[in-house]
Amino acid sequence: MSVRVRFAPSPTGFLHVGGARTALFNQLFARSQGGVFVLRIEDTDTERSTDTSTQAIFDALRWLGLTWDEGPGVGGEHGPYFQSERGEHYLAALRRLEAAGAAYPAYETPEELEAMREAQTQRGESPRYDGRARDLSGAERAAFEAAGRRPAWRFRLPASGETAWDDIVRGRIAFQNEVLDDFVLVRSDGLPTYNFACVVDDIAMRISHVVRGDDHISNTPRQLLIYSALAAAPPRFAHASMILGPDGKRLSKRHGATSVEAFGEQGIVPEAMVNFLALLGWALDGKTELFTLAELERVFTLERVGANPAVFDTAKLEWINAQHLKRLAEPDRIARVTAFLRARGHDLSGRSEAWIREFVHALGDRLKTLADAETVGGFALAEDVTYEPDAWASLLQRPQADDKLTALAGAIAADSEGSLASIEAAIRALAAERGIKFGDLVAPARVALTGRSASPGIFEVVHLLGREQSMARLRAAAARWAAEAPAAAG
RNA sequence: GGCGCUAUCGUCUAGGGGUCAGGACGGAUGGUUCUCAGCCAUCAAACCGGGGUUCGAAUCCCCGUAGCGCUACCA
Repeated sequence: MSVRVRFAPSPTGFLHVGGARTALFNQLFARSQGGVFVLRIEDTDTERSTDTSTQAIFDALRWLGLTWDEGPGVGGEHGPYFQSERGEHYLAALRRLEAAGAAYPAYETPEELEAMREAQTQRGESPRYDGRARDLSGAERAAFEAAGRRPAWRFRLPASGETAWDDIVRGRIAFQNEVLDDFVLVRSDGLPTYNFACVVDDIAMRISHVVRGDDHISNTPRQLLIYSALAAAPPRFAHASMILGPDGKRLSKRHGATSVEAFGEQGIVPEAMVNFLALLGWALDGKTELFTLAELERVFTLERVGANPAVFDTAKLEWINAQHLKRLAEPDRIARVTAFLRARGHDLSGRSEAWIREFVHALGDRLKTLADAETVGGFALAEDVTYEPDAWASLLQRPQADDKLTALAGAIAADSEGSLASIEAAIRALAAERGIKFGDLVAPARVALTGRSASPGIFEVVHLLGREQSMARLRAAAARWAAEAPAAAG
């Protein structure tokens, strides 16, 4: 049997990390099995579905590097891939169910249903549809129709028995049919509900495995019952666990960024996001941590997907991000950093290619995220230095800092070559000549030049800034030190 | 309330009737370097609780507890 899986988001918002992981697992499973990955948009909720969301989901999927074999934009034999365009399939399936006696029209209004549930709750019963419309006579139906009521179509649930399946990640799961009720298949406005549309489409699209979050476990028996009523063979199911926030609650906006695109804006690269997501609920051997998408597509198996919920750990994401950043080839790394900085509003147009290359090189392994390029490299991106209060305070503590800074400015002025090597030579020579420790000369210079007490190597800093800019910053800091230091000392 | 899922270091996890319960992130300490980052080394840190089965249970079974999910004419 050929493997066909699908990711079926509803376009009611941005692609959430949980959805992204579900999409990823589907693609990984499909590719590892030489199967087909289908994308289907479940937009049967016309109230909440928007084109903006649909577009955002496509964008997020593409950003992650995920590619579907069938679906919007690429077509396929089993389209259309928007549920809103598949109305006739649902109606046809409903007719079959009706003919088989497995579906019946129910005319209750939302208010009546609400009243029914309330009464049940009062009596201490669990709220569920009581089947009052199960056996309406033709006359009763006609009366409702005459009164202008449109029916919702409900599924006639088997009175007893159990519905079970062998879940790939959890083993056997069984539900007693009696805990279920006659759920709605098609709403009174003619649109199918999720459980119904999902099954009809999964059958039509020849889906062999349903890989999704465990919040769908309790939908599964209903869906299985529909498969059976439609005389269709059900797919295998694999329910991955939820992704939780650091507080153990289901991950939501309250936890900060949860849309995939927000992570991109924070400087996470898609390779890292994919890697991290894969590790949330799946492990190859408990040892290997770093994977590319291509590697994952080779080694992924559903059997190794874990059943326990996983907490989304930003620190680990950033570590993985740093690892991927380190592994990027230099031109790629440069492209990512510059693209990020431009998106953040930095104008790099006046910079030479060589300067940019050196800038990125100087950033080195200091980037956990691309956003760090802005903080670590900020000194070179703006015309003026901004002193961090703590850094400036520490500079004020240093004896004769103005003297050292002025001397350094002089040494840099005298270095006509201005290369990385000559800068190093000049600074080392000055330290030796003054009899001061190299570090004691560099520390104040670092603050004066970058405004911070941590920065890339000092020679790179000077070189990146250029002679004029370096001298200006050194002298300005010296002057300010001279003006403020005595007061600080007193 | 009902139903369901889950339970190994703070976090992601490996393992699974007899192990020093392994790795990674994060944390701490030391080394290297002009700072930071990186790199290297070292350390602390876990089998939810109670019963049972067994020579032996973290592992199998039962019960409990906790967390989460579902309980819509949302998906």
